[in-house]
Amino acid sequence: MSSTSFTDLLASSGVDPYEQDEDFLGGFFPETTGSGLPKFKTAQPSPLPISQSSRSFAFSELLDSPLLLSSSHSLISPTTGAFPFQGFNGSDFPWQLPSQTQTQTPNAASALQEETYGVQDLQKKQEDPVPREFADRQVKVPSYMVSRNSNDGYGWRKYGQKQVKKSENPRSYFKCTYPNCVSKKIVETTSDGQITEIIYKGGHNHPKPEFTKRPSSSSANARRMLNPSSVVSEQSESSSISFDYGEVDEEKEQPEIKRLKREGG
DNA sequence: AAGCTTTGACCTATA
DNA sequence: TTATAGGTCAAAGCT
Repeated sequence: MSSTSFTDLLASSGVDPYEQDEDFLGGFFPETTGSGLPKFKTAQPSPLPISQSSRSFAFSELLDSPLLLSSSHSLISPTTGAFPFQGFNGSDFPWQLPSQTQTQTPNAASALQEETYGVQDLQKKQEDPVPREFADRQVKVPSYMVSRNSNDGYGWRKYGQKQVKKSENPRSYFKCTYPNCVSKKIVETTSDGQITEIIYKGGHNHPKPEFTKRPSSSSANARRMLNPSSVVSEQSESSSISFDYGEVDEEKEQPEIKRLKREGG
């Protein structure tokens, strides 16, 4: 997407962001490798000329889109020339940097560690003397993209909620309901239900369920899906969803990134 | 009855 | 070593 905005891509692709929410931005994580564990460590979204809101977003969501995948080749840092996104299996992504070594993770916990995505609020970026290399990781998205994340196609079970000091908004903690899947996500919402941040941790070790359109078995969740307003109302502002860059150069890391890395391992 | 959310308590890492 | 913050657990209740 070197010359086309994300919204343009959406429009040109015929993708209706509201009707294809499960398919377009779906908490994407790589297919499993031979060991059953995906290889997906870092990601560096390129800046999207979309929103002026100081938010970021989950690159994983973009990756779930074939549209974005096809255009992700341009997601190389204009400053470093590097694309810190490692292929799932060291080969799935042709743009993988050869210098980035892959290590097969023997267990799900390790997978979680290696696949910790994180969130950086762009406001922090603006407050801190963040080098461009890191600022490049901020991607702004329209509000509808964020809305989609409440329904990313995977089954999530909420296992906790916490009011954290760093944010005035509560965080909700979700686990993937798929057996043996270690994927988690943390959703930060405003008091009126607007998602302001989504953090994905760990990758799904399974394909996206086909029944996720309307999982009747999970009544509560299904109701939320059917009534998105209960989770995410029409948002006048973009919200942030972004990554935890598991392997960002130390000198470029911000405290939050470090914290998330610690969480990952 | 199964699976979900809620929510206070508990655990752990960090300063 | 201790206080604090963030993340997770698990019982209870709901759909």
